This record gives sequence, C-alpha cells and structure tokens, in this order.
Amino acid sequence: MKVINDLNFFTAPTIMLAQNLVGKWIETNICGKTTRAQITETEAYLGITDTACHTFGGKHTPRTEPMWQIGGTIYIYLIYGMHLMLNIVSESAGKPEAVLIRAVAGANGPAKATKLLNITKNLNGQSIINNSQIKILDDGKIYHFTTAPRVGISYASAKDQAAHLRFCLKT
DNA sequence: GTAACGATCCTC
DNA sequence: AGGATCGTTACA
Repeated sequence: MKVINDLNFFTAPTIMLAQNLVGKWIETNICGKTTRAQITETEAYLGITDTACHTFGGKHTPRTEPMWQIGGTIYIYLIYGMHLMLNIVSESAGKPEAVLIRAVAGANGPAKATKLLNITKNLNGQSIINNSQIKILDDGKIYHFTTAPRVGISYASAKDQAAHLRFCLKT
C-alpha cells in the first residue's frame, strides 16, 4: 500500500482520474481518528460544457473556487443543507473539472462516505498531495470497473444525463 | 434583504 | 413516496 503523491496522477484528464480512483483507498486522519476505506464508485464532472457540473458555463463563485485550482485540490461542499460531498479536482488550474467520490466500501452514498471518513469542510480548498489529514493509497492491484449514467442530476441536459460518467468497482 | 432550490438519506 | 434542513445563489 503506497501513498499517491504524484501530481501527474491528479492533473490527468477527468475521466481518466475518475477511472484510476476506482479501487484506490482513501485514508483520513481527523481529530486523532484514522479511517481507511476503498473507493468503489466515482463520477466525472466535466467543467464548463457539462450541464451537470457546478461550473457549467464558466460559473465561478466562492463555493466553486476550489474547482478552478490545479488537479489534486479538494472540493467539499454542502448539499441539501445537510450532506457533505467530497470531490477531487482534476486537470490544470483554470479548468474547473472534478471527480466526485460517490461511494466507498461500507458506505453506499456520497454523504455516507464523507460521514464515515469524518470529512469536514476544513479540507475544502486544500491539496490532497502531502496532506496529513487525507490521502489516496494504491494497493498495487489492477481493478476493473463498470460504467453507468450519473445520479441526481435531473436538471442537466438529456445528453449529459445519459453520458456514462459514473464508474463502479467491478466485484 | 429575501426566497428558492439542491450531485441525499432515512423513515414511513 | 415524502420530509428533513440550511448554505449558496440569484434577484430585487
């Protein structure tokens, strides 16, 4: 098991990063508690041309600011007033694309995953590289995945809703 | 200032 | 199938 601190891993094209993250492990160290879980599901959000993405049309607000940063930046936000979502920004700075961690082993929803990992908004905007509180680990194994449409984006265009941008660990 | 809504989850 | 519950956003 080795920590991924390679910037190139995170600045890769969004879809590639989303696929590469499936089967990787995520470990948090928050308030003295260490939690480790395997990533089982991710979704790619493809920036200004993706109607499902927060930065569609080039939207740049205080909330979406981390998405405009360089790959490896952590983007956390609150949805429905009660659920935290964990995203990892991809690509280069100025290209607002990100990968949503949709599920980890032992948690079948994005909000459950952040709860399991004790994620808080403190991490928002930080880099995941050389971060003492959160890291991605590689167990060296090859994992396969299946693709599916994304969830919970009924406001997006039909084309974007149908796109297979969700990647699930094949068991 | 104010109102509407949302990348969800849990309990009927 | 519906309610919880509040930060972010857009608009006045």
